[in-house]
Order: sequence, then structure tokens, then C-alpha cells
Amino acid sequence: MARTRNNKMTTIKNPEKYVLPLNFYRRDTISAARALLGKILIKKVNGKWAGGYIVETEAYLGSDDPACHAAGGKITDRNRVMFGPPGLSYVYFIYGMYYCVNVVAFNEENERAGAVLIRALEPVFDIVGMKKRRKTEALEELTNGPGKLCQALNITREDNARKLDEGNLLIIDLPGERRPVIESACRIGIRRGCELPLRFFCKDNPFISKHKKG
DNA sequence: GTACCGATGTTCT
DNA sequence: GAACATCGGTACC
Repeated sequence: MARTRNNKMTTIKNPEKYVLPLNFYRRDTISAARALLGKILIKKVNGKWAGGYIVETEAYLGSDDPACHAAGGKITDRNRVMFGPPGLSYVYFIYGMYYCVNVVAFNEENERAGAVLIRALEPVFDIVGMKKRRKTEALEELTNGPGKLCQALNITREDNARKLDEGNLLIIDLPGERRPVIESACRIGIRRGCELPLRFFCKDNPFISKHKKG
């Protein structure tokens, strides 16, 4: 079975009840990147919860990772949240028109500054709204890329540095979900730090991002 | 299917 | 200036 989804819910009433505690993210970044697969990212947009299952992530390891925005350990206005406590969102603007959303992970002594990039979702909640915001009717094109899923969920710079266990942007874990089979490969779209397999995704899931090489 | 290419604004050198 | 954790389009095989 390729898909992560294991129930027939299309709306969700009290997601706060199922949020992952911020302690969940207090682990090394690779472990967090793997553990987030099969969890659900949602945002409340126009009164409705939109989102779906996380099916692809990438680990950015912090100060020692040349591809990480925290490389070198220098704190800037953009990367500041990565040096704070785990469980907060890190949203940045890229290529002049897109946003990408990360989750800040393990952060020993505020030095390592790791984060997990959410690269793709399996769309489940508020499909109608996501189609409208993405300007397409194709289900498989709604959230199969980091820029696309932010557009579908209306994630912008206003969602930066938010705690993911409260508010309008949440990561939840519904009871009774099966554990996905995880595969790994090299990260996408970066020039430095391509050696290690730090991209993780659900095996055979049809909503993985498109890319040239893996 | 693969291969470029332009859009567009912020960040960094 | 150049690079950028992207995407949608066009051209061609």
C-alpha cells in the first residue's frame, strides 16, 4: 500500500487534541525528519483546516551542515528561529515567489540549529480550498513540493517562528495510523552538502515531489 | 520522457 | 552582483 492515509476523514474538528508535544522535536534532526513522516501538517485557512500527511522531508543539520541556513553558526534575522527551542516553525522566502516551511528540531545549547524541511504532503483536508489556492484541479499537484504545499496551505512569512502545538499551524498524529516504509536519498536543489542521504520519503507514495535526480 | 529558462525578491559576498 | 532548500512553461527527443 503506497499511501499513508489510513482513514476516511476529510475534515477535522479538534486537531488540538492530537498535536505532537514540543518534546517530540527534542531529538537529533535526522531522527525528527524520519519521525515526521506519516504525521499531519495542517493550517487553518478561512475557517477550515487544510493539509495532509507528511510524506517527504529533508534534514538540515545545523551549524556544521554547509547547506543549512544556519551554516557556520552565524545568527541572522532570517535564521534566528533555528537557534531557539525545538518545535517551532521556520518559514523562509525563496526565489522571489515561494515559501518553504521547516520544523526546528534538536538544539543542544542553542548551537546546532537543526531543522526539518517539509517537502511534500499527501493532501487530505480541505482539498477544495487547496485546489483553489493552487489554481489546479490535479490532486497530485497540490502539495508535491515545498513551495507548492505552502501555497496550498497559505503558509507565509507570518507563519514563521510559531509553536506547532497551538494556534493556526499544527502538526498532529492521529491514532491508529500505520507506520510508513521509509526510503532515503540525497537532498534536492542544493549545491553544497549533497553527499549524505538526508532526504526521507514514504516508499511508493504518489505525492512525492518531482525532481531531476535522487 | 529530458533540458533548459524566466519569474521574482531577499540574503549574502 | 550572484546565489538561492522552486515552479510552470516551452522545446525537443
